[in-house]
Amino acid sequence: MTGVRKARAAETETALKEAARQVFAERGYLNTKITDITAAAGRAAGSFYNHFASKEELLQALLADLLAAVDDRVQADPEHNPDFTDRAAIRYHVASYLAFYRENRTVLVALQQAALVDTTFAARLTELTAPDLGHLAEHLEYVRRAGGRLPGPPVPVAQAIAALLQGYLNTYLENPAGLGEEAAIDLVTDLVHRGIAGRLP
Amino acid sequence: MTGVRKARAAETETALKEAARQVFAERGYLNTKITDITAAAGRAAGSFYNHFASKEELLQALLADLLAAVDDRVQADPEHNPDFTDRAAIRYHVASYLAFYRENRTVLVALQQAALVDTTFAARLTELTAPDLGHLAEHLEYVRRAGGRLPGPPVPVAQAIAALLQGYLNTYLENPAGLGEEAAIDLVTDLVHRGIAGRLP
DNA sequence: TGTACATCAGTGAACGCGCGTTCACTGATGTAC
DNA sequence: TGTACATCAGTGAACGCGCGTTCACTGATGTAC
Repeated sequence: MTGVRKARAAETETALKEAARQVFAERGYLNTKITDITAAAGRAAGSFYNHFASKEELLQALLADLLAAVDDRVQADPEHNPDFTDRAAIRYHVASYLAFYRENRTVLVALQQAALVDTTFAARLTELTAPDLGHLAEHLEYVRRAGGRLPGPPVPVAQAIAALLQGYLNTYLENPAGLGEEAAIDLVTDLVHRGIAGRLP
Repeated sequence: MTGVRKARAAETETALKEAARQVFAERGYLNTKITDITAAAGRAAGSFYNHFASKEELLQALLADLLAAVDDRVQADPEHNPDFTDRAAIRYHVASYLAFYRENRTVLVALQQAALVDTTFAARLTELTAPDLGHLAEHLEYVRRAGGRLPGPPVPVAQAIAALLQGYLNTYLENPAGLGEEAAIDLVTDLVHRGIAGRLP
C-alpha cells in the first residue's frame, strides 16, 4: 500500500553511497573493495548489486549527486564580477573554489583516482573541468583587453592557475599546517592577482 | 670463465626495466600486469622473479636509477643564483625542473600512482619532494629578507609554487597545445616572479 | 476485511575469473679433478 | 685439455588466492479476488 519497499530500497541505496564516501575517504577509491562498502553500510555483499552494477557505477552516481549540487550552487551565484584586474573578483573565485573543493573533496579525489585506471572516467573528468577552464580563460581575456599583460595566452595561463588551485588547495586541505583559511585564500589570490595583472598601464 | 651468466642476467634485468618504463608510459603503472612487462621484454613470466620480488620492487629499482641520475645532475649544477627577486634565477629553476620532469616523467607518474594505493610509496614520495620544497622555501626566505612581500609564509608559498610547477608542467608535457617550450617556461616564470616578488621597495 | 499468491529487497554461501607466484624442467655456463 | 658434475638463468604450465558476482533462499510487502 504505502511504498515501504521503495523506501527501504532508497534507504539502503543512500546507505551504500554514504558508506562509499566514507570508505573512499579513509582508504581511497582504488583500495576499496565492494565488500568494504557493504560492510560499512551494514548490508550483505549481494545487496550491492540490487543498486549498482559495479563500483564504477556507484562512483557515477556520486558524481551525479555532485553535479546536481554544483548546479544549485551556480544558480545561487549572482552575476559575479568578471574583472580579474580586480583583486576582490579573484578572491571571490578562489574562495568559492575552496569551499566547493572542501565540500566535495572525497568524490573529486575518487574521480581522479578512477581516471588513472579507467579511460571513461578520464574523459569524464576533462569534460567536467573544461567549462571551468573556459570560464577562467574568459576572465583572463578580460584582463588582456583591459591592457594587462598576461604571462602567456589565456588558455595555458588558465591551465596553470587551475593547476595551482587544485594542487595547492588539496595540499592545504590535507594539512593546513597552521595556516588559517583566510590566509590560504589570500595566498592564492595574491599569487594569481600579481601573476596575471602584471604591468598594468 | 667469463661472466656470461651475470651478463645475461643483467641484460634481462635491464630489459625488464625498460619494458616496464615503456608499458607504464602506455597504460599506467596501476593497469600494468607483470605479464605485460615480461611480454614486452620478450621473456617468460617466471623470469621476472629472478630479478624482482614484485612490481613494487621493480618500481623501487626505477626510482633508485632516477635518484642516481638526480645526484649526477645536482653535482653538475654550479652554485646557482639564490636571489628569487631576479627573474633569471627563477627561470633557471623552472627550466631545469621542466627538463627533469620531461626526462623522468614516466617514473614520476608511476610513483604518484603507486602512492595512491600503497602508503609506503606515499611516504617515499613526500620524503623525496621534501628537500626540493625546503630548497624553494629558502629562496623565498631570501626574497622576504630582501624586502619583498611574499603572499604568505615561505613554506605554504613554496607548496603553492610546487603545485603550480608540477601540475602545469605535467599538463603541458601531455599536451603542449601549440605552446613552445620557451613560452611555457616564461609563462610559469612570470607567474611566479610577479607573484612572489610583489611590491619591491 | 480476509485469504492466497506474487513480487521484491535483502542475505550470505558458493562459484569462478584474473592474475600473481611457484616449481619442475631445460640447456647453457661454470667448476673440479 | 677433457670429462663429469654443479649451478644458474630462463621457461611456461599449473596452482591458488582474492575478490567480484551469482543465485537459491527468506521474510516481508504488495496485489488479486
